[in-house]
Amino acid sequence: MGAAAASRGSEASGTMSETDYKFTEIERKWQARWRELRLFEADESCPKPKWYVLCMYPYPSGVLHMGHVINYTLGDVVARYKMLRGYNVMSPMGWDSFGMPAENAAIRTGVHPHAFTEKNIAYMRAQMGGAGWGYDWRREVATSHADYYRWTQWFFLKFYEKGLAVKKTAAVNWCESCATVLANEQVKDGGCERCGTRVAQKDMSQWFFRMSAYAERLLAGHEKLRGQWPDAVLAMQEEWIGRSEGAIVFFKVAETGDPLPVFTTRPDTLWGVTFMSVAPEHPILDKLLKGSPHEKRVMPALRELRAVETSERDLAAREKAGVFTGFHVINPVNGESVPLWAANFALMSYGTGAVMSVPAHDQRDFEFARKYGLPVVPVILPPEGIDRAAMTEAYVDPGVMAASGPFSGEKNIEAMPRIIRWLEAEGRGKGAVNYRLRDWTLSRQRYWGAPIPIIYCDACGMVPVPEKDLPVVLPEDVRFTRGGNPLATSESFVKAPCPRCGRPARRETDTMDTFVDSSWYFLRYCDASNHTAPFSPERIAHWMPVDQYIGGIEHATMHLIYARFFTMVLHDLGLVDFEEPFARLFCQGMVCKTAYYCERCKWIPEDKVEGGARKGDAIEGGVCAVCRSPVRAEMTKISKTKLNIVDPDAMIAKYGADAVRLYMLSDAPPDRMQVWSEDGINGAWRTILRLWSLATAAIAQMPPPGAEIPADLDAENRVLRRKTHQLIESVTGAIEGGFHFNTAVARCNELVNLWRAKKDRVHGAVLRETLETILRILSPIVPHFAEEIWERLGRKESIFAAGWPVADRAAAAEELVAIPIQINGKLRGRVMAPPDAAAEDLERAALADEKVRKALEGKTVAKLIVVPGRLVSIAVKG
RNA sequence: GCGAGAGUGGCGGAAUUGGCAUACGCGCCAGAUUUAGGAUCUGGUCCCGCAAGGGGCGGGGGUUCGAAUCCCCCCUCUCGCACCA
Repeated sequence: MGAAAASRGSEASGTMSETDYKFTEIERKWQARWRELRLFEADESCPKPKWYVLCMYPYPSGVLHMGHVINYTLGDVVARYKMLRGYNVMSPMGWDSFGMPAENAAIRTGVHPHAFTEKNIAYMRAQMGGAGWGYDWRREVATSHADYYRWTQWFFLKFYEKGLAVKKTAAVNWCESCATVLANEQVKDGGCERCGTRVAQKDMSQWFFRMSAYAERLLAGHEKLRGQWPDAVLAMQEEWIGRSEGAIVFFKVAETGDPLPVFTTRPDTLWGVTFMSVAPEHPILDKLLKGSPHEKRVMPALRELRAVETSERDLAAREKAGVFTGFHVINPVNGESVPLWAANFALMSYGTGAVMSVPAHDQRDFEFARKYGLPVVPVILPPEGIDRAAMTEAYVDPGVMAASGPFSGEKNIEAMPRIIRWLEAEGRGKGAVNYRLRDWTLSRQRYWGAPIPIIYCDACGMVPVPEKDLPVVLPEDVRFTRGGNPLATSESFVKAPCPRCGRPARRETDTMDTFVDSSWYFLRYCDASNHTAPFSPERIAHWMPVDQYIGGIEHATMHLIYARFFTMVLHDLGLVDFEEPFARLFCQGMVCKTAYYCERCKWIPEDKVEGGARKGDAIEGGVCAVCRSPVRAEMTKISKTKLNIVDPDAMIAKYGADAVRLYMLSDAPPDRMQVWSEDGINGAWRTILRLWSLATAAIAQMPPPGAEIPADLDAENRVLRRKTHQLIESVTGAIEGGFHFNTAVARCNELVNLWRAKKDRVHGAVLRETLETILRILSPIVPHFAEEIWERLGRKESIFAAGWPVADRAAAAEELVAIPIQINGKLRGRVMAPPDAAAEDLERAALADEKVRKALEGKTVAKLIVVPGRLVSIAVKG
């Protein structure tokens, strides 16, 4: 906890009266105690089954935000819950400490990224302790430390040896503001994932990991993950991988004979091809046009098409545009010659960069054909046929093939596989599977990342740095200025002897994408201080895979795909014996809060809203304090730009870590959006206070720990016991089935309410059992609070050594249940009966009920259903 | 456009998976207590109605003795992908 926060905390508790719960003191006490007890230090020697709980590690930005709070609170609660369930829990924490903010700060302030990062790490580590999150800090990693990135570089060399790290020239995404290239996965809505700057396409020579080679396996791995990962994440990855089946068909340029293969998912429409479209960047265009009579006419139009970046193409409402090249292609299925166009809707990055255009059966092609007056030839016909002149859109449904050579008259869907076999037999094409997934661009033109361990020698070419020379350490003699990679300014770094011939050579100055660092950090945690290898196989075998991974869904197609790919490669390298690193994944919801939008001043903080009426947690109909314009309230994700941030330290100082934790988990299931409200956290705080005074007042009337519960309890005490044991049953299910801690808290509240209503008449031993059960169930959520009362109850060991309560089935069994009686679906009465009462007895009792008799007067019973132990349902007529 | 998820009081949300709709909490109302506070305690709080009673889970239809839950159609919101050949 920060110094400022701590002082505010003691101030807050200082205002409470003597009997009040002094959370600052108590929370510090238990945080220190857990350290002494080494509660979170997990060792391989422990005989209990292992449970690896992992939260996505943070970038050390300098201060925790509410996104971290929900993520790490959930992780800590799960870790403590599993501990109570008897597992040897490993819950590590570390730092994704390479990356641009540190470098940008260096450019701005002159502070070296290393110093900046270390300071942030120290501060955030302390904040985490103050929040009550327990980690095995012996396993801490920071990806910017040479003893970590040394192995990141080592893995790069392994990938390089296997031909999976390659340097190639390709059109890559360039972010001007970040002055670096970005991977496909890091482009969102045509902009940079980090800063939002519009991304440009640039041809550059870059390092890639050949992730596309793993497309099929990444997809196949989903079978193992189904049910264990959120469906939404698997769906997003499936879309991202974008598998499609079809064929490659061997078209040729009519005039020159140049091959121009196309990928299509609709080989059944080959006979309807009326033109071909290629991407404006397609290399064949320059080859064909150079020196041709069409060059003068086509090149300017082509330049115009190329000038529009892919991203803008996406956004520009997609007006189809293109230019006829003057050339033609031969359709191999029927030898027809059709015109070759360059079109803006054809993407160089997908398939072969060429599209066979079938306007009758593809909406895009249809629009393009209509715009440029190209012919439309239907070859797949519905039963009623197609009136070519009346067509207003492409016909994309199944039908019967027409004018399609040997396949005329056949149903297109059924014919598809035979068409592909025919293409192969005739040498006119072949079956093919195409993926949208591209190779992972991992070069970054920035300083603060792991240097790519490659040296360029004029004599020997590209030479990998030998393993014994790792790590390639980031130099200190760099100038942090805008424009250009600071790493290139370091002479001591760039100049290096060629490892092969010893002559002067140049080092690669690109560093690796930070997603490379995060693709194996979960492995390093298993053996964090290993100096001779990234990890030992024994440690990995002990801890991996991660049993429960917890993080934000925004990484569905970034970190979570990269880490899976990376692990598969390590598997193929023989370094690990599993392919999927994360057995279970849970994605917590975003933390949202009301934000205010002024038409003139844009987003404004709540204290700049004047007038209006408080409606729940929002101010409706207020005006802006600055410009008097009306202000709109909106529930939205907590962010700096929307000025609705909440400072976790301030909340911990004001209400205590336990209240923050309780609030985060008691309001909604954790995978849903979490609404932050000051009233809500205050409610959580009061819940703690209420239980505190109830519990501390009751301690005096309790027998010592382990006291026997008398056999001859009266009805009231039996009820309290019954509810206690029913609580255990229902809560365990709610947690196991999706971390529904909110219902666990609700059930505990119910029991507390029941206890309070009976408190003067409850036997001391029953009271102890009830309170200890509640404490053990709540202890993962409010650990400091639970420990403190547990201790005051005379318990010597930590509550986390006490184990999860076990329900006593006999005590939980109901003696009498209220059986509802429905008449035509409406509740008409109840009868009390033992839970195992026979159907006939229930029927008799129901019909004898006075309200039921009244409702049945003058009517005929058509049907009578008795579900023993549940209800009686009567259908009547008349 | 495609894909995924969601829609229940003033609000966050429960509902043993087809069986008493609105648990628990917030807020609100009334009262108690109190050298006044974001404290505590008691009671009330889905809607209409004085009542008996009736109506209610985004809308409409269906299956069923019985539907928030299953099926069909529609509407709204959120997220992801988006000219993918």
